[in-house]
Amino acid sequence: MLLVSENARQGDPAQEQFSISELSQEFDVTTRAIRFYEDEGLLEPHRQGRQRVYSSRDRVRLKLILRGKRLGFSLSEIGDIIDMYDSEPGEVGQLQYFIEKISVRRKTLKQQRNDIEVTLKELDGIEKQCRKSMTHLDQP
Amino acid sequence: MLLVSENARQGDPAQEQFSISELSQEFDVTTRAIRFYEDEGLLEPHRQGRQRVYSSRDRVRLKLILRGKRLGFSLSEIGDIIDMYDSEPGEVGQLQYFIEKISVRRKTLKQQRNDIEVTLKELDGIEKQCRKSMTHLDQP
DNA sequence: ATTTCCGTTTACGTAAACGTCAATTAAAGC
DNA sequence: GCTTTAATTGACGTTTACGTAAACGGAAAT
Repeated sequence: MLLVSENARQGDPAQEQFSISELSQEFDVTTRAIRFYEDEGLLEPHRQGRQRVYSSRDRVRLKLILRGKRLGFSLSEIGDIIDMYDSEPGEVGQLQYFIEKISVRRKTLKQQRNDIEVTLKELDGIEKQCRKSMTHLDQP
Repeated sequence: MLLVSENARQGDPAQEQFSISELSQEFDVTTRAIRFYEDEGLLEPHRQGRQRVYSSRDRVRLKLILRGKRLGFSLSEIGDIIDMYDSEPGEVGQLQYFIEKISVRRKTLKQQRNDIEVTLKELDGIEKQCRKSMTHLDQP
């Protein structure tokens, strides 16, 4: 009998397996949400009987989903994005279409990045005003 | 009679006035949305009789609302943010609270900015792969 | 005068993204 | 064997952010 840590689902690191609750805890999302992402076609884990078994590829996809959410994209947009990541397109037309999509996505992201820079600077200004007001109130 | 451009609501640039449809067109949002933001307490334009009249301050607030939306914030979050911009807090406690809020907001924004950088780089990689595949398909 | 355009109000509808609850099933521990 | 415990499925509920339609009010153009 070999000594393995915690469970026997390791070995080839590319073949790690995860339960829904493990992923739920690691990424701090509810299992309900994870199943919902599956309903929406964003994940399709294997099954051992009825139980879902997630591969490390599934885990990466979940990571991408959550990052997309933090950036304010809808699940269907996220679906499009993820499909860009790991699909193996055969035709040139597909690739052209891909590149256009990438360009659109890039524009949105740059807009967001700009919005963030502006907002961060404004926050600096507001904070300075706050601190100024506070010292005034401290020493009247 | 003076020559004024378009309408007589100009002069002191800080006292410009706007109709709901002007703002709707300028920022490409529906009037319904603008009224909704008012229902949610994010805007409170003056009235001439029953009609809404927006000041340049209202216009700025609308701008902030839309920027917040692009960054994926909910309207209530946006409300909090905007209130930070133009409220005149009196007490030190308020200011402390403010600064904490600013710090939280800053963290979120920096997380988003990081997400964006990562995503942009990944897009670069995907696009390169695409272009590579295309040339391969071009010259078999 | 009446059509035409805004604008307003009220109300109902809806899509997205889950939350919540109930009923099962399966696996694990004692 | 029995009881927790974890996971599944299904159904319904909820919140957010508006869309859409109806019905009315005033002002302007013809």
